Order: sequence, then structure tokens, then C-alpha cells
Amino acid sequence: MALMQSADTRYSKPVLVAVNKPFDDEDGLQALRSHPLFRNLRPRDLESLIQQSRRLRLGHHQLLYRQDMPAHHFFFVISGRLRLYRLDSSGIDRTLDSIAPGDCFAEVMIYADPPRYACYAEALKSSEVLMIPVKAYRELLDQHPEYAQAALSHYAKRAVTRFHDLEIMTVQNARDRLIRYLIDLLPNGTEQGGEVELPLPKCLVASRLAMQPETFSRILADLKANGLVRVNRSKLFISDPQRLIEISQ
Amino acid sequence: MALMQSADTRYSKPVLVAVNKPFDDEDGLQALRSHPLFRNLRPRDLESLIQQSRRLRLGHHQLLYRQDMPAHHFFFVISGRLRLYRLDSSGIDRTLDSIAPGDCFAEVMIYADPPRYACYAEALKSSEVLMIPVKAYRELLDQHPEYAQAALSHYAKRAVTRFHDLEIMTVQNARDRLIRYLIDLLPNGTEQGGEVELPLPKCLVASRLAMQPETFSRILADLKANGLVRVNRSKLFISDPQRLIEISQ
DNA sequence: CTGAGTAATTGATTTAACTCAAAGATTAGT
DNA sequence: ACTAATCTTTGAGTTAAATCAATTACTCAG
Repeated sequence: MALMQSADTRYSKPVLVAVNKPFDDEDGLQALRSHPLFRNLRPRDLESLIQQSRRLRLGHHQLLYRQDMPAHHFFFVISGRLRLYRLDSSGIDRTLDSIAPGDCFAEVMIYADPPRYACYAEALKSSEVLMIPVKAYRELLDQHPEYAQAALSHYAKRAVTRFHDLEIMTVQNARDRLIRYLIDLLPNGTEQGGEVELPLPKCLVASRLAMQPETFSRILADLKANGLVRVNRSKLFISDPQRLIEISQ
Repeated sequence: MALMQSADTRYSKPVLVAVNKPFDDEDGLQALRSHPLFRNLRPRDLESLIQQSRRLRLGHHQLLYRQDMPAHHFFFVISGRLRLYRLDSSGIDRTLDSIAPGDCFAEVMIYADPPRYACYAEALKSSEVLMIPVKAYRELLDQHPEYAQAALSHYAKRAVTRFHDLEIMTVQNARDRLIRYLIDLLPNGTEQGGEVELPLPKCLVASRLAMQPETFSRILADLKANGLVRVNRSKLFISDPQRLIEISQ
């Protein structure tokens, strides 16, 4: 019943039904082959895994899975972009993560117990994902324990990232939270400034940072007025990251 | 230099210097033997790991490690309680987690690269921890790949927990954040109400939830006035969790 | 290319949460 | 048990951010 509570009618399209063309390989899977979770697999094993997977096309705003649904698959993004979010009891939509091509998500489900998705996942624009059976990957790990190293390392990294995300959210004021978020978008070690692209529409970045879209807009306008960022659609140019950090105290 | 920036003079005691009695086993390590990361180790391997570890006593407020310090060990809490926190550039202390006896922490360092602590760790009261060399545990995993399963499962759980913590922090108002936090402290599936103990002093719970101590106090006073919780020091009795959830909308 | 629907901005107002301050309560250490 | 230090609570005033409302700018599907 938790699965049905959404009043959001946009999401009425079928969910998790792979009606697409049979899988024909060799487009868009280069990134998969170099992903930490897969790059050490022997070709045979990787091919077998891919054979057991399905390629799934998602339209703009199409829901991939719902919070609390049994999780039999995890996902690799071939193209497009997705977002993870939760709905609270009053229906407020809270964005938790965005996912770019080349990334995996819901991969912790491989070892979750019970295996249920912890949030909703939807396409932000038309996207293509590979839908990998949890069971298949797990069997691979069980049969070839040497593969576990990569998975462990990946999971450790994931845990660190989440910890870091949590840290940003303990920053008490909206402006500093936004600044920290922007700094983190810069390729690390950027001193001389650089351009970043918001991975989400502004209203969803706002949601991710626990503030209203209006607040987001005003803070950005203010940073712009102070010459700290230049804004062009979803692209932001940050001329002096150091100064930005100082301003956030 | 980041290591030295704290203006906090409380933390002048030596850090990470194990000057304690040689390790003599068989007190307080029962919990270790049943921890997911260790319970599947063969006795020989576990003993070897314990031999390579040192038991460390920490006094009240004593710092265990600093953010950005090279991480050669991870930890198991034998007794007491610790907290993880970060200091931002203006010296504001932001609490990220609290750790109880029987828990491991900094265990993601086993696979981190570079291995540096992501935050500070200090004892909240006098505590005892086991300081396990990252290298030793890693070698164990490399030599006995069958151990990896437990580690993977543990890491997956950790990632889910952090995700969940993040979710709470995307709740925009302080009252609802606090309510969500309290609900999560209840043993899961508690319907009829129950008592929870705050794992941190109130001012640090406030910091963990990105609010001021005064705000925390006022919200709690208000919940108390509405008969939603009864407060006794750091113990809270929540009579009707369901109603509390409803109130948080 | 066009228009409907969504997203973003800006202004005015209200409210929640912060800050400062001072008095109690609790805790840790002697 | 006592004392000093820290934590907690409460009050009053201020500020940051939310809300409400209206306009403008995008986006994308047809």
C-alpha cells in the first residue's frame, strides 16, 4: 500500500516492464566495461551478466521503481540522467541524489536484506539504463571471490560519499549549504575556478539542499551580484572557489 | 596544517598513542566475536587479527583521530561512546554520528584511497576501543576471499544507513527533523510506544540535526507540553509514535 | 515552429529559527 | 560530597528563510 500512496498522476506509466528491443550490445556499454564493479570481470563473466540483463528505455519523468518495491535488479545508466527521491507522508518530494551516465545505482541492493528499494527512481530526461539482476551479480561474486575486492572498494567509496553528503546537510544556513554543494561539484583540486553544470533542475537542487526554490534563486542571484558566480542556464562559472569558501565562513 | 587548525584547547592530549597495558584478551571482546565483520572469521584468523590490534583507553572528550589524518586503523568500540564530527573553516563543530559499544567505525578506510579519516572522532565519556590495523584486515580478506561476503553485506548496510540519515536532513523544518530522528531511535516496528535514550547530549543531537540547542530544547518542551513525549534526562518516552509521525505531516 | 505546461525569478509578507543573555540543572573530577 | 565546568532551559529581540502571489522564461512534444 505504501507503493500506491502517491497522488502524483504524472507517474502512471508502467513501471519496471522491459518491453524494449532484445539486447544487441556494443552501443553505450563501453562505460560499463570500465566501471569499477565490472572492469575486473573476465569477458566471459561480463558477457553472461550482460546477457541476463535488459536494456530499458525511460521517457522524461518516467518512474523506474518505487520506494519499498522488492528489489530484484540494480542499474547502470547508459544515457540520460535519473534522480533518486523519497515522498514523505504528506507527499512532499525530497530529492536525494542524481545519477549520470556511467554510474550505477541501487547496487547496495546486492547485499540488502530485505531487498527493497529505499527510494523512488525516475528519469529526468529520456534515458537508457541497464537492468542487472541482483541474483546474477551476486552469484558471480560467490563463484569468483576475487571479484569481491572491486565491489568492496566501490561500496566503501559509496559510503564515504554519503557521509560527505550528510556533512553538507548539517550546515545550518541555506547559503552555506549551497556554496558547499557548488564547491563539491567542481572537479576536485580546482583552484583557478571552473564551470560546473547543475546535475538537476534548480528546483530539485533546492529540494536536495532542503530549501525552497525561491530561496535557491535568491541566493544564486546574490552570489551573481557579488561577482562570485556567473550563471548561464544550468551552467555556473565559479571564478574564485577560494573566495566562495571564505564567504561561507 | 589542516590537522592543526583547531582552536579547541580541550584536545591537547596525545592522539593515537597506545600506551596501554599489553593486550590480554577475554574481556569485552564477546561483542567483537559476534560482529558481522568478524563472526565468520576462523578462530585462528580472528585471534591473529586481535593480536595485531591494540586496546586503547580514551578519557572523556579525548580525541582519537583528526580529520585528514592518514588512516592506518579502524576501530571497534568495546565500551563507552564516541562521536564523529567535523570542524568547518570557522571552527563550528558539526556532529555526524555517534557510536555505541559493539559498533565498528572508520571501517570504510579498509578500502579507501587515499586512506585519510573523513572527520574527527572523540570519546563522549571514558571509553575503550580496539584499534585494528587496516592492513591486517585487508590481508585477511585477500587471503580468504570467502570472508568478503560479510564485509560486502556490512558495507551495503552502512551505505543504506547513511542514505537514510541524508533523507532526514532533507526535511526542511527543525521540528519534523527532530521527530524523524526520534522515530528512528525507536526499535523498528515499535507501535505501542517505548523509551529511547539519546545517544548524544542534547546540544550534540541539535548539532547532528542542524539546529541550535535552544531550538532543540524548545521543540522538545513543546512535544512534552502536547503529551507526545515524556522526558527524563536523556531518556525519552514516546507514548504514541504514530501520532508523532502524523504531526510531522 | 508553436503553444501548453513547467520552471525560474522577483516582490511582499509572515513565520520559524537564530542570536544574545541569564538563570537553573547536571555532570565530572577532586 | 563539593565545586567547577558544562549543559539545558527560558525569555526577548532579530534575522533568515518560508509562504503567497504574480510575472517571465524555458522546454519539449506535437
